[in-house]
Amino acid sequence: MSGFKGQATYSIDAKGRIAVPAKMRACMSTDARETFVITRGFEECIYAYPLDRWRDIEREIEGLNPYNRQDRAFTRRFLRWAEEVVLDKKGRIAIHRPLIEYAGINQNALILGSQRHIEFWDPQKFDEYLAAEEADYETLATHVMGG
Amino acid sequence: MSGFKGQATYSIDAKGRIAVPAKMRACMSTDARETFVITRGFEECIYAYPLDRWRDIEREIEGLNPYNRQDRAFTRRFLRWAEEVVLDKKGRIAIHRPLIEYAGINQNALILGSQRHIEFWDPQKFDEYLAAEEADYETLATHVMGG
DNA sequence: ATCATATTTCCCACTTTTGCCCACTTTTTC
DNA sequence: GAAAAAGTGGGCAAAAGTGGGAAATATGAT
Repeated sequence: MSGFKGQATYSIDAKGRIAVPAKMRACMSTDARETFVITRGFEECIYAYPLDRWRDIEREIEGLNPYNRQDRAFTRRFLRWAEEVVLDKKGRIAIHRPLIEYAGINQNALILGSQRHIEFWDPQKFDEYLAAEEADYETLATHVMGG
Repeated sequence: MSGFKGQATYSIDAKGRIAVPAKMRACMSTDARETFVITRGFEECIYAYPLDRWRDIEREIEGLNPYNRQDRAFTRRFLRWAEEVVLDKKGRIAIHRPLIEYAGINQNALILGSQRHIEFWDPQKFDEYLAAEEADYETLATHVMGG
């Protein structure tokens, strides 16, 4: 089974439901195909992990020391936004308001396959992100290569 | 069965009752789903352990050295405030005044799933806690999770 | 001991949210 | 071009969350 890839632009309905593209669902192991864990991603988007992948991440969290202050802080920040969601019969997940608002999504979402997880973006925000990255790249290139 | 995660903001009523979010109740083993042990947590919040998790904690405490001053202090602090509470028919627990006052909660509580236990916070206090943590999330993530 | 006050416990009622199901349109596949 | 699958939207029942009343139990003062 290969990683997630490709993109799609789907609509989010009034109940916060959005379909997981069939081609991405096909990438998941059959026994973990029902459930995702969604959470805040880096750069103002939503990450969705298939349940088996999430278990790997959880195992890393379990390795932390609950009596260590920094470990506690990370655990709290990390788990706070995570939420299990089950696909409905049409292959959709329901995303709660706080996450949708975090990602700034309304009406439509850009869905990206990104190897081990799927990302949901506001299309405009993603464009801006790309533009910003591009600018950074040029600055970097000038600095490093320009002399 | 996976660990606790996610968050919710629920109200505490005049009787000190607060609901345990259904999604968190669903994470518990069916036979331990009735009873929690609540106690003071780190950073001025309330910890709630499902009964089976609490037994693990007890085993850890039994492993401490009663001739070590710090171990004694920890044991006293931990056990002093610990209390068994049973869920009512609507999935709520009643928290006693001293604990509620320790956490500074009134009206609303922020409920966090944190792997092996659930935490109850005063929402404002939690914000202040996050703000007070020196490192930002990305730094923390890199540091704790090893890049 | 008795009464008054305060908790606690066990109900029930109400509102909001969620979960489940069905119907329709569009796209893909053969 | 027909059939199947994918994507979209909405209705309805069940569950979750909130609040409060009355009986039972405890607490404390007279």
